[in-house]
Amino acid sequence: MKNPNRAFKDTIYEQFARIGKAVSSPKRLELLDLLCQGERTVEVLAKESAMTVANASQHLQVLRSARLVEAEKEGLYVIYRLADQSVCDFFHAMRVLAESQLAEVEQIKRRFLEGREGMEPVDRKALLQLVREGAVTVLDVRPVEEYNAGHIPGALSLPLKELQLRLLDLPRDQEIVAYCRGPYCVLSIQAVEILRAKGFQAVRLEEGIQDLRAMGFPIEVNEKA
Amino acid sequence: MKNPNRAFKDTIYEQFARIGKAVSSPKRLELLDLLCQGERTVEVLAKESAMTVANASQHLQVLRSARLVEAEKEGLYVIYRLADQSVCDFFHAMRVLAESQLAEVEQIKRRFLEGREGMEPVDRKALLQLVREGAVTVLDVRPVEEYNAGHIPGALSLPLKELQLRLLDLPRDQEIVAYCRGPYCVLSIQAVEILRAKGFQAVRLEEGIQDLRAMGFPIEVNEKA
DNA sequence: TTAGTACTCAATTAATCTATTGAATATTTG
DNA sequence: CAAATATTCAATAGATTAATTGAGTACTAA
Repeated sequence: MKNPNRAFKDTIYEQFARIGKAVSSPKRLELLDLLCQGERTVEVLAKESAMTVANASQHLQVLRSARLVEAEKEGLYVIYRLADQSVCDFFHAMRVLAESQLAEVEQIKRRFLEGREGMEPVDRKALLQLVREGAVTVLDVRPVEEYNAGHIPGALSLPLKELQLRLLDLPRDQEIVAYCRGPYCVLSIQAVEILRAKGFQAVRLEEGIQDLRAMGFPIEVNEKA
Repeated sequence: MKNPNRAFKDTIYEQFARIGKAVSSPKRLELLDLLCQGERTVEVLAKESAMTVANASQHLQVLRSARLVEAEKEGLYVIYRLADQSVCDFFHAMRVLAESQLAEVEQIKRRFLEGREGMEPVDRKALLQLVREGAVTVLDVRPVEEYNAGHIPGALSLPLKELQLRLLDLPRDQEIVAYCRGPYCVLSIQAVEILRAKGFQAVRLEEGIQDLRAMGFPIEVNEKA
């Protein structure tokens, strides 16, 4: 009961802690969240997470040494992706745990949405049912690559950047539901603000693709060309 | 797209990282693992994880400030328990992720079991079926409190410490399956060694209660007196 | 009240981690 | 081959963390 058993436990828990250490930095969590939406180059990841490239690269290597992400060199770029779908599930579980245990998360979210009236998702279940039935126009406002990596069946891909230019494609007689990467992504918030300003009936779906997948929602994938 | 959104994301991911930081230390993970088996006092936790009481206390407070565990003062003792069952699920998910992504975990386990022949669980599925059917004698070799907090239906509680004294209670004509806290707990290994030395037919079930629960196995609980 | 027990707090040291900077490497393009 | 681009590496300073020690608090029982 003394020495070899203790050494065994110590080394085992040390291995588990590798995962823990990898997800103990806010920036690395942001990178993981982004990678859950699809693979990316270092440069893109750095830009989206507001880091210098060198800093992003280092964080990515920490994630890689914990075997949470993989890197592949493709020409001039290094493309990072999750090592496995289970990493995304794990990140999701962590997010859910944080939301359920840390009241601060709710507070921060509420404070951010303050003033943007009606941005809280109204009657989420009914909305999801409408989305499921196709009774509303569903708008995926993420970049096209992410749409291709997985989206709500029947959703229209309309990246936020192009929204202003393609307003004519959208119906004025039907409600529009915009979604993006999840509750902490602001793309859909901005989309809804724009749409409302232009007189559309628009609401935000707080859930992202990963949430919907976890909820058993079917996801459509476009294979690469 | 610049300032308020960035600040929002930074604060949100910082909250998520609180969970990550809490599970980034081997010792804290060991504490969590123990607490998944049931509540305990600081002193007991310190002893079981081979730490000084002061050190254990500090780690527990880190876990508490991340809202993963709760403390309650009861007379002279402070009793710690998981804040929620979902914490145990999260820890389990993390363990599974580590096992699937980190080849080192398998290696360490194999090296430890080396020389203890036949200790690897033979034909696990068949064994689980036998356990389910009650066709074998199932032995819970953890301390009684943990048995009470949850055990395999029909299992006999026989803490390792008492094993030598109660050998006569065990059948010689039926196979004995011993289990404990899981694959990284050594109680069942020691139990099987003792039983085999005494001529019993004994095998080890690698899964612990938390694994079985996650697999949908029914768990029996004894309410406190 | 006193002594003893269980736990927490505060202060220290050593170790580790983060972000930043500038240089180095590898690949593509002209 | 030279220039440009994407990424990584190495070195640094500042911040955070872990383990240890000894003192302090809270409760119990004699």
